[in-house]
Amino acid sequence: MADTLQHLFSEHGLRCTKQRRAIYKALCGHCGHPTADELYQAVKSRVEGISLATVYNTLEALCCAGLAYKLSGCGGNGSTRYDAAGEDHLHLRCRKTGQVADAPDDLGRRILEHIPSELIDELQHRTGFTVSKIQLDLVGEFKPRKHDREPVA
Amino acid sequence: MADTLQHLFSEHGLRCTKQRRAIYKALCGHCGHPTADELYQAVKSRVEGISLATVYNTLEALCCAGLAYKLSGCGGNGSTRYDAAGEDHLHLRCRKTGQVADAPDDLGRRILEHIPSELIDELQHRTGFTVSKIQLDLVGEFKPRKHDREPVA
DNA sequence: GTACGTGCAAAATGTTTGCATCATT
DNA sequence: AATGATGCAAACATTTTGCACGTAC
Repeated sequence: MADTLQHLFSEHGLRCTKQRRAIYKALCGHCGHPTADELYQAVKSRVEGISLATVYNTLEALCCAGLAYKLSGCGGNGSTRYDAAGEDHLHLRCRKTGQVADAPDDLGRRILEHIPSELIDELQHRTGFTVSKIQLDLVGEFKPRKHDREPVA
Repeated sequence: MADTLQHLFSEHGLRCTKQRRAIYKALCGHCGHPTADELYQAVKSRVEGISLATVYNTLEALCCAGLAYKLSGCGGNGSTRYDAAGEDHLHLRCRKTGQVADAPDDLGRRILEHIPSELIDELQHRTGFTVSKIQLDLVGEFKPRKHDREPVA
């Protein structure tokens, strides 16, 4: 797989360093949506002396190359979260806690399937914007513990 | 409308101060997705002595109440952007610049209409997550100036 | 009158940058 | 050999917080 990575990186004009390999693997292997610091924690035991700045730099490079995405926003503590650029998937974002979870795969896929690609095409035509990824976030709450006073419409 | 705002705020358990009114109006009236500082600039001429901290506090309160949303992420310069919680709409997010634009209203609406609500319902059932807003972001680029080397699938 | 909001400034993040050194190509 | 990546630490920007005072309820 190191071989594949080598290839993948050079395809996108990126040098293949052990730091980048480790960061990219950690990003792909992570079950959630790690922050830069979480990736740093994950990687620093495997790559001696790696620095947080390198993690940021690498993530920036990966995002530029289209191999990763920033999710940020999220509202929680204010740190940006990253996502390996796999297939499109669907996030559940808790407005209160900033927590981000993935929707069950099958459901996410079924929902995304319903987005008509001809409308996306029309949009690309009309706006001159090239869509490379669809990111559907459902914003809401995980535990509606009490209804408080939210008739919310 | 001040009256309506009064009402709206108290519905959500928020006190109605002139600062909050001004910030909320500026947020609704803004044609893009302002940052906290942009809102501060916009209101400080109308509300004497208002402070940036109040803008942040108010935005936090509005988000908590569900009257506004954080967009952040965006990648650009790193400041969070906010969005009045109007109807769901669709953002175009440039991966390179962090720029965020709204899709043309009609297209956005048509695309969102195609998301089957029974799937959303099923998801709410299965995950215990309460969806209050659907946010669809199309990530890509505004000016595909050159194809570089992105066969991107 | 009381609880909550405000303003100010300081503190706490989170992220970026400059520069010398090192590794990949 | 040359270009680009790394590590470190300092610089930067953004966001949060503590406290005294003011204001909406």
